[in-house]
Amino acid sequence: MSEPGSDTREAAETASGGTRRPRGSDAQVDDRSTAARLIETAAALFRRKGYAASTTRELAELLGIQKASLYYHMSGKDDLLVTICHESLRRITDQVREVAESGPAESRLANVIERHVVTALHDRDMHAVMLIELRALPVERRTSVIERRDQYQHLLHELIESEQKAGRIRADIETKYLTLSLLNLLNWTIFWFDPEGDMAPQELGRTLATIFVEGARSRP
Amino acid sequence: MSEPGSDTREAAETASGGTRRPRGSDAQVDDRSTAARLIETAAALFRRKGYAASTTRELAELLGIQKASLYYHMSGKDDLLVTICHESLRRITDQVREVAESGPAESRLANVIERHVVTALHDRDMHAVMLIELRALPVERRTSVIERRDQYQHLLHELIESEQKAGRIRADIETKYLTLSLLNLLNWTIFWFDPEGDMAPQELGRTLATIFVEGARSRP
DNA sequence: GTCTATACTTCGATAGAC
DNA sequence: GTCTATCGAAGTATAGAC
Repeated sequence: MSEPGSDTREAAETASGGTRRPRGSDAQVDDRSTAARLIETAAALFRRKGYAASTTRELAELLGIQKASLYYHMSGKDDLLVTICHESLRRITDQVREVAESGPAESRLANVIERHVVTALHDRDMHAVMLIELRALPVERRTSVIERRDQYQHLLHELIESEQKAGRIRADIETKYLTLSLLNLLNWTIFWFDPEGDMAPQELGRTLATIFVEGARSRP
Repeated sequence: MSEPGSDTREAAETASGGTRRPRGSDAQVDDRSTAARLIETAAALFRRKGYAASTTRELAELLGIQKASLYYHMSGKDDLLVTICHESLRRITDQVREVAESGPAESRLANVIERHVVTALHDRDMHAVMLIELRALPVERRTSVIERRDQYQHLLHELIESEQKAGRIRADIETKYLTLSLLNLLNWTIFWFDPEGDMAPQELGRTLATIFVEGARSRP
């Protein structure tokens, strides 16, 4: 399995001109260029404080530059948010589509759920901001993000529908509500998942897949 | 079943002194006193725009008063948020505990899920704000809310654990993760539920209970 | 219980030098 | 690509009259 999003990170590094600031002994510091760190830093800040409560001042400080310098890399604060949303949706769509179209049909749904969880948690900050901060966007800029989000959800809807037709998923609940239930099960995870905790993303993905497909009831 | 929260609304009305402003033909307007409308109006605003992006100006406008007049009813903006969080948790805890302690043990979990959904959607704005805007609270004021939230979640944890011991819920997944999965299934609902839609809260509650307990798999 | 007026702070963004 | 300096707008909250 290719690591989700690693391509983009490298692309940003290359595109930025690769300005590196050697720092001697301080090995902990992220020495990638400002352009390369901007989106990730903004996503982490937005997730922690919320978009509206995050200030360009704090973002600049986290990046180690003056706030005026931010505007060389972005056109405005909401530009960052749009970029985060689109990038997050691009990544998860790519990743999930990959497994949705391969392997034995019987295991596709479980594989999709697992891949979704792994990808969403790999891009945790970006993904959370995309899910929660959409309302902070001016309406004009919101629609393009909503379109891509609906497009992704449509992918899940289609998969569940085909599973219903194949008789593997119950047909007594509308596809729409099965899809929404699955999204419930997946999306709230970003609020509590702890990377330092005792369950790895992949294992959590399998657990959620089990609960969605088989339920919580004990069986002989 | 008693209607969740209706008691509080009446209490607020009474406590405010019951100032009523007759308005002639305009029957659509909420003519309860400012004090009675404040929390609900604030919750609706906070949910739509987010706490940080909501201004006292807009809140005052929605209430039909000047922004300075708000401070007769509250000590500050974050005072409103604390009140909303506590009230929302008080209501759902009361409602859910009621069904968690009555009726046949076999149907308690499903009843709890249904009651949770009905209550959370009845108090939709307050409940959503409580779930999402906690991070907007100054840390000192956050802890008391977190305590009550954890207390509520503990109630669900205990119920699931007892169901596991009774052999009705699978024991091969830790109680902790079964509880978190259930909270996933419940909490994200506030992001998409449409009161004008084709599924009533109670029916949705039963559907989510079915998916959690039985899963999505079709069975003979 | 609501008003007008305003104090004080912080925000996003720009101008222009280096 | 980053800096210093600053602008204008918008925020929360308070003072004091009615």
